[in-house]
Amino acid sequence: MNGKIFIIEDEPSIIQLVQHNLEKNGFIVSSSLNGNDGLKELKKFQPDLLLLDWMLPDLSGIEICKNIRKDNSFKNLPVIMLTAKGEEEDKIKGLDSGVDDYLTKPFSFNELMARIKAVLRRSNPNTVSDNLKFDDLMLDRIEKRVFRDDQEIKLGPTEFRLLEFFLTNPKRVYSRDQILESVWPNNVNVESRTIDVHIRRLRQSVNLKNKKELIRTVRSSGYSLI
Amino acid sequence: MNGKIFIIEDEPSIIQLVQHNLEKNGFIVSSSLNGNDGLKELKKFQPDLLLLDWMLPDLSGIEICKNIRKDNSFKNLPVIMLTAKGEEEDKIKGLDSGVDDYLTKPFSFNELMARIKAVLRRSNPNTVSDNLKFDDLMLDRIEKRVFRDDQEIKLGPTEFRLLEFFLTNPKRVYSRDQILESVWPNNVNVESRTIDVHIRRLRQSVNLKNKKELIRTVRSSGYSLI
DNA sequence: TTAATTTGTAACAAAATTGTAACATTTGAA
DNA sequence: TTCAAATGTTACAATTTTGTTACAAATTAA
Repeated sequence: MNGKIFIIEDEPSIIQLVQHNLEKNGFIVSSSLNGNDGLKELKKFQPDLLLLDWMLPDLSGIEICKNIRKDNSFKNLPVIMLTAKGEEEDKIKGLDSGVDDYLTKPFSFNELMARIKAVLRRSNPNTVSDNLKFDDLMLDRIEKRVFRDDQEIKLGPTEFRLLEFFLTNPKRVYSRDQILESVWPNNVNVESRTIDVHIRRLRQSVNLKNKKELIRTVRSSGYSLI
Repeated sequence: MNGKIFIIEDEPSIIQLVQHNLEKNGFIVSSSLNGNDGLKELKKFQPDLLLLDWMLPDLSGIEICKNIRKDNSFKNLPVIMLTAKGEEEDKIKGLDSGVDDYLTKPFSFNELMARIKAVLRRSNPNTVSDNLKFDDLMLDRIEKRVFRDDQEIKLGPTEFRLLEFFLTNPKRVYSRDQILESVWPNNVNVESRTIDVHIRRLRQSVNLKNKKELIRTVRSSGYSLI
């Protein structure tokens, strides 16, 4: 069993217990003690599954869940909700907000483990498109779409391939020759300056207002994401 | 998915939730809040499947189940029993009374749906037509019909196969080659441009007025639903 | 059989993409 | 600071890709 699991839960003892046991089972685990932190951390951590407490000090689990579903890159993130006993009638709301499964506290770790496995198995490999992500950028290779923070960015074919190429190794600086070899079809001959123009086009599309520059020019070396 | 489902369950919130979601998935649903009413309604409704609560105000789920099995017309009616947590050890008794599957509350709707499909498929493979849905579009593979928001759309054979193919993985972008391989009979040789023409024909049929475009062109890559 | 429908292709129209040149601006070394 | 090299920017024509239509051949229904 492998995969990354994120926990949002305000009870430290539960976090400790669950995290420890999950890690013993080969998962990579991270966690937050409240909703707002959780939502931020989530993006950095890019988990394969989320364990979400129902009652949190700031946001409710429901609110978090709805929030998550709005985010394109987490549209398919499986969520298991942890509810305390007696909150059961609220379940209706929970199901509509897109929770995949429930677990009522107190629960045994085996029980949790079984649910996690089931949910991960269920999260259909077909629907999980392999996305490339970097910062607030997301490129969906299956659907051929690019988003920056949920806002779709329309790219031409070459711009798309160019961005896709950079995203396979973000931060790495590529020379114009390397870019040509990888992004252009073999045995085409284009001026290396052509890349500059395409970089400009990509920049124009990707650099939405209020967003920081994503493509760095490294003088005399090439370009990279940053 | 179609079929008639009857629910006997004394908790109105659960009925509401389940009924609403099942109907959204194309089932016809009726319900009763107690065992005696349920048994009567059942005969009128003639369901294809019964969701049965374990603990009811008058009769227990077990008793109802045994009762049903005596009736010749319901001898093979599939039953899924809903049990509350903690009644688990009683399951053994349940199995003897002819229940087809169990679900422990609380359960997610996805879980319920999966069980329903499984049980229906097992008991009556013919009545379970597996429909493909996307947005307001519905394609019935059994009856070979297509609807958009209840309005039937007449398609030619190739258009039908084409749409069917797209619906197995909506949003995913397929190249013309992939489309050719999957939609056309093997070893036929048709120009790849032929697809464009069929796409146009499909678009013309599927894009009713006041409806948004359903087929996306991804330049230099192919087509997808959107 | 005849009539209707479906299908593939060619031909042209429309739209989007691409490469390059030409000029502007920035950068960093001397 | 000065200047040459590197990069940014723009406009545009050529090319590629897709949309659309018409039509004849093939298939199916009546």
